[in-house]
Amino acid sequence: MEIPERYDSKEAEPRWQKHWEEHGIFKFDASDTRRECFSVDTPPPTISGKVHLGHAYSYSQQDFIVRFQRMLGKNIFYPFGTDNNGVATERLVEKMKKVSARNMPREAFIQLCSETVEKELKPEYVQDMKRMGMSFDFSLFYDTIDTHARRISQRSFIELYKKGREYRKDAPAMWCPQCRTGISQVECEDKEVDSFFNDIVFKVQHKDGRAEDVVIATTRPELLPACVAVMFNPEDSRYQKFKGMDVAVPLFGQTVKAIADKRVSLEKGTGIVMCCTFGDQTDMEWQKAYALPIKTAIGPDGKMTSVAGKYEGKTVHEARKEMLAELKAAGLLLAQKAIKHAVKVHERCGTEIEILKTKQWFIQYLDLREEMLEWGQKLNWYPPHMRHRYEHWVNGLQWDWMISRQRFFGVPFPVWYCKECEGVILANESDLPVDPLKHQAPVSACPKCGCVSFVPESDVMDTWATSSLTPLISTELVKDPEMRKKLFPMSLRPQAHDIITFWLFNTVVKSRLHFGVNPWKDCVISGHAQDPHGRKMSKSKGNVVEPQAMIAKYSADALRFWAAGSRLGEDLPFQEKDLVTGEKFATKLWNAARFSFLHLADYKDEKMKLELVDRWLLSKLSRIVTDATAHFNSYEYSKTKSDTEAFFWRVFCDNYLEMVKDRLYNPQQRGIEARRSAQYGLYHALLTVVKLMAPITPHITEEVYQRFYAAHEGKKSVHIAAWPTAGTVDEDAERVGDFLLEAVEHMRRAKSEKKVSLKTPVKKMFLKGKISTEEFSEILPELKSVTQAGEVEYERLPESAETAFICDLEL
RNA sequence: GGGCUCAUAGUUCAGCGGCUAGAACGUCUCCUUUACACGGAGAAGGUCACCGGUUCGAUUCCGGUUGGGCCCACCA
Repeated sequence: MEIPERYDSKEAEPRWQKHWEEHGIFKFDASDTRRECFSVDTPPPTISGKVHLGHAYSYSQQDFIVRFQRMLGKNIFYPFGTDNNGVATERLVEKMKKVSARNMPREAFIQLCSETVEKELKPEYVQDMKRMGMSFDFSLFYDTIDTHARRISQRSFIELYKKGREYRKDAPAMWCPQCRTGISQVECEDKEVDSFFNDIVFKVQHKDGRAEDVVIATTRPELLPACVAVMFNPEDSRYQKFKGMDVAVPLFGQTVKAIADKRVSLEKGTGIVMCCTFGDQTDMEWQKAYALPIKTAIGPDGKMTSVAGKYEGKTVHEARKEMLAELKAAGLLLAQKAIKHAVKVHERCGTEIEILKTKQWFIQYLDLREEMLEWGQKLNWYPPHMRHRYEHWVNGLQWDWMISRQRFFGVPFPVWYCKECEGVILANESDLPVDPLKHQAPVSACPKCGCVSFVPESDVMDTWATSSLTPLISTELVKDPEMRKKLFPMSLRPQAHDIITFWLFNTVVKSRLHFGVNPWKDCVISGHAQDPHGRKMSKSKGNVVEPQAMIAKYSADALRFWAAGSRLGEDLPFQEKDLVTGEKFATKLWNAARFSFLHLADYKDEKMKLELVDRWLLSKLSRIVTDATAHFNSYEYSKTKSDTEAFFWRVFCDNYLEMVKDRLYNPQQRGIEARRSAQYGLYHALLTVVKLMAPITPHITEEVYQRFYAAHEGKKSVHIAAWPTAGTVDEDAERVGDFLLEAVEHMRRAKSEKKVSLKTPVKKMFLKGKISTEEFSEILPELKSVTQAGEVEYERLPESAETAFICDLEL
């Protein structure tokens, strides 16, 4: 058998990827309703250019699991989706094409986004995924903005509306005055700014008509016209006397109540604070808790409204400056203290966000907190502690789920409003997907008031409103309803820990609201790839590593081998040197295979009585198979990898191969049966190692499998070969074989200390141990050939002896 | 501020109520040996973060402290 000396991963990996694709190795069989299915709710990545190392890390980990399940013989449903819905794509396209969504026709911008995604971003991204060796069935493909996903997303909206779970109302929401849209938390970032604490005098009005000054510190004096209350901590002895009193706001003169609330810090500022609608999150909570009026001083364009009186039309900064001047002139500005503090800005444009009352759509779920906790408990979490993050999030929920955005490239709400009564008119389900801006409402007159003109909803849904439907979007790619029942609820949700509160939580909520069941049985939470110092990789820090470059320099197998090196859920710092280990593993496997195949050319798979050393090896291997299978079943791929690697390197290569050489090379002395027994051990041990490692390093294992085993085993790929089953554990063989190993190691140490070659013959060897003389005779030929010993003497020690191994050597 | 998590060799990680605490990479010494020098054999390298507790015995279990990381909240 001609086998090249070197394994060239750069040539081999793309070749096998092509082979898998051409032979449909990863294809889901939609017609096979008898086989057990394993359905995976794949995370659809946002395509913002290339695959990131963080993706390579966590996607590799889910691929280990899927490949293992495939080898168990299951019908694997492993679709691939992308999430190009929403502001992330808009931002990228604006940057790439140097356009601004606000300055071009809506339709043209949407078109540009679609085309850029389809023609420029997606092909490269998919190629990256394939190059990593991902075993997706790429024929099961979706995008959260495609027609299929839009239809399902709109259908979900309509169903939840009909269930009474959705409402539209004026509510405070974060708003970017620059981009003029409501935005979500994920779209904000903190920015350190220089500012001032301004000590401003308010007047407390006592019952007897007396007025008392109270000093309130604020960084945002322009919100004085929006002040609706002043707050202090109930524990604060300085202000308790003011409780329930009226307070006059300077410059604008409105009278507000003084309210005690424990959310006020005793230390910050002067300990008494103004509540404005709305300066921050706490203001929203207070407004709601005390049913305070809402006074909107800042408009959607970032300018002061008529509430600000003569300041109307001025910008926030102009108004701030002018009000401070006026306060100072009136002697109401006591002091200004320079501070640095963090403000929330829109990550896209750096504009400070405002909280404005706008009309938004919400999914009502705050009433379901107890149920949410139960749903979380019914999921199988791997690792289990990840459930705490879900629970922590649920316990901290303050608001219903806001799903509308004033953006463009998203799924439209399938809704029109009656011009007269503002009644909601829903699209017909059979017409989905619709765009109300382009399509007519499905009724000719409002069913409530008979009005015949309608206003289309121009908002789009937030991306999470759609991506929380991936179990539906993916399983509905399958047409057969019987098969769909086998796929949903899905077997597995793999994802990283940072989006438990977003994607995982939202998906559970939607599935429960629609179907009353959890969307999956198990969820596997992976960690993050970090930079070499254990910090998060991010473009702004400039510490991002591109997996494509690493694959080109090393191999996909090397990258995957690295990704298999940490415990499930743990973050792993990336150091380039760690990729060398995976490369070395592939080389070692290649060379071990070359040796094995050289001696297996005449191999026949027949049952026979095995020699002790072979039984020793296969018994050790049986233990590895048992453990590896158990670990993989609980998604602990890293343990499978480390156990298998240790067995392969330490036991199989370093020792077993040395022990069988004499029998393989010299059948004339050792006998043909002895050689055949060694062949049996070689064949099965190597094949088992190849299979155990196949999910982790799919390319080198495929190469080895195809070079020899495919012809014997009759499978088109190792990845659809049967996962190994454990053989018998032979404790006697292990005991005797371990004694042999101890003797060999003793000899090696002695030769190394004497700084001589391992080939140097041993003149005499005196051994004492607890194995029987018959047992010793079974390992004597191996002992002699491996150690190059001439004369060997053995003495059996009594069971009561303190040591079980004594060895003297004469070199 | 809250939640979770981690702390073991120079580095990245395993591990375990009791052996001499392991692996890989790195360092040093030796060995061309018929699968592999992209290799092999061997060595050096650890107060298992710190302080208490439980225990015959703790690196391991419990409590606390310190430090790192991620997420969430706050930021008048």
